[in-house]
Amino acid sequence: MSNSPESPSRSDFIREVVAADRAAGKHAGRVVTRFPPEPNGYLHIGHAKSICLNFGIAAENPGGVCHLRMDDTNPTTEDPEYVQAIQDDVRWLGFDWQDKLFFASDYFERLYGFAVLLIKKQLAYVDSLSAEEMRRHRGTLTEPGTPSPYRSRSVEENLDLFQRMRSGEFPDGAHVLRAKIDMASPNINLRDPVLYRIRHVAHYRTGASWCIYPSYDFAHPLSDAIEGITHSICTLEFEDHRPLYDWVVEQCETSQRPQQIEFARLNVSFTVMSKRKLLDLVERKLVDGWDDPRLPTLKGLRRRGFTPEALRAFCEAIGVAKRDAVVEVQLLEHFVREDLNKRAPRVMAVLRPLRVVIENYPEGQVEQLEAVNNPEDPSAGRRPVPFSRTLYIDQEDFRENPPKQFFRLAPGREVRLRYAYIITCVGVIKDPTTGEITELRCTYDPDTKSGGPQAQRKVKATIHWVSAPHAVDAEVRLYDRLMLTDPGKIPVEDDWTTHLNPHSLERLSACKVEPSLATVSPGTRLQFERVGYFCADPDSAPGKPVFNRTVTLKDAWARIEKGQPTG
RNA sequence: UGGGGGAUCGUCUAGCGGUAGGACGCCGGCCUUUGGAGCCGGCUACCCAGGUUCGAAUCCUGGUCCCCCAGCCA
Repeated sequence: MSNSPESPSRSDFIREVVAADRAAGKHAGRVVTRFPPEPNGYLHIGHAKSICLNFGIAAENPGGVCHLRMDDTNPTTEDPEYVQAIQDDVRWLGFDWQDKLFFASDYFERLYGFAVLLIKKQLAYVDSLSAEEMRRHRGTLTEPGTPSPYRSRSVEENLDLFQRMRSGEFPDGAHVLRAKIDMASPNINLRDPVLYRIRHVAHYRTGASWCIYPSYDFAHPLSDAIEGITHSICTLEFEDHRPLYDWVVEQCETSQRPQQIEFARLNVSFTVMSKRKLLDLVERKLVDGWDDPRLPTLKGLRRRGFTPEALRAFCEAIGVAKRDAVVEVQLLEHFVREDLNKRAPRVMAVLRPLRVVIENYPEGQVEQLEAVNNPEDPSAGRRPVPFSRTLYIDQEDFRENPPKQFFRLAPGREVRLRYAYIITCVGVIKDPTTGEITELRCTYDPDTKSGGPQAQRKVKATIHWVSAPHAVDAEVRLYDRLMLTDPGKIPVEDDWTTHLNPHSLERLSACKVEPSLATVSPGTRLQFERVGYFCADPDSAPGKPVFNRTVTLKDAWARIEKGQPTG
């Protein structure tokens, strides 16, 4: 039995587990998920998959809820700026955690209590080995580890030492608290993992009240348990942490027993997805910030004009499975085009203007022609567009010596101006010194006006244009996303940024757009006829309109992959 | 090499013993007063080898390849 294309929501293995648990009455039939980012960077398209999954599963199950939890257990990398940005992005994507916003750092006291419990149960001990010594004791993939000489400290000594770790008696690295599990375990995560480390660093939320911080392996399962999470969905690399996750929850005797389920993280071809590398780009000022439209961050995608709807449709389409996968970046852009095609009003914009004079059109005359806002959506209405004797067309739409497949304007040829008349090119004016074409002389046929008697006359092409005296100057940025020249993995080298295609931004500032765009509200998505999808920059200063290109030109992909210019 | 996972069109994904389906992509055609829009058609897949079975992507056995793990990151 195959999924019909109309099937409302797909069924993946995680949803099957959740459904089975509900049917079996596990967790009293509740479904509680969580999205647990560490606030050490901005969210990107990869996080969108996890957000859609966790919030999606909660929404699909009656009474289901999804928590937003900041996994802020490492004070050295975290920042309130990121906490805010994460919330903005999740909301922008269209999800609501209601009052379920949590912070792992709020659990520090309880976590400490659990640690004391483990010590009392002789399941945790204070180790005083150096990091280097501890690494040596851990063994290797094939050799078992050897117990630390401090492994057999008494409960009293451990309790005393741990308390003094907390009170700040010891410098960073002097001691750690470790779980006492099995130094010979074939699973290295079980060779007495570190539960607490000393870090004399102020935490952005708890300030100086703590100088010991719980590790992920300790804090995460317990945070899940504290919040009553039923299904703790995470990525594949945590698969062999699961025995440890279960051990912590079991040994701490929590009333809730969450279940960890792993899925494959999202990779997008040619796209930089690691937070570390994105941070690198931002810090080295290779981009203008986390919201640079060339970045795959949610902020960057938003600024390019990607819609939350398109991103959600994409996440739905890629599915959830356990195999390593690299989704083609074209699939992402497909969903953006599909969405924007339905909703983006069409407007005329000339990126590289070429002046055209209609010789037989009366000097000083102006006509208001009627343009359709969106042929895909009649309810979008119509608008007037002024036509006059002097126009701009795009340089691309004229060739002095047209090649075989070129059907647009050329000397002696005719072409339709969208919503206006059929014109014929009768002359080409060049700069005498450079030989550059500076102006075209044309004539128009008054009977061929849109809706006029000869309106049905066939011409080979329709081009876009703007009236020169009415045109608005605009800045148009043709972005391509910051692409790697390698489809998936970046080779390990000194500087990974040498694998970036540097030709990802072109600003065109002589652009002329139709007068209706003199004022557009920030964030407005538009389709420039014959050119592509654009977004009025949400963050640009008022004044000259600034538009960011939303999706990359289809023909550009091949060049991007080769690291060639795409403009 | 120890442990944990994974292998289905070029890409992602469905399949749960009974005709391998969908989407992206690509190719071809049509249409159009924008198209990168729309319509029509086509393309290509079960990692390998055995076995069980009337019948195997699915079950069994043995291989192969890929990913993850030796942070006081998450």
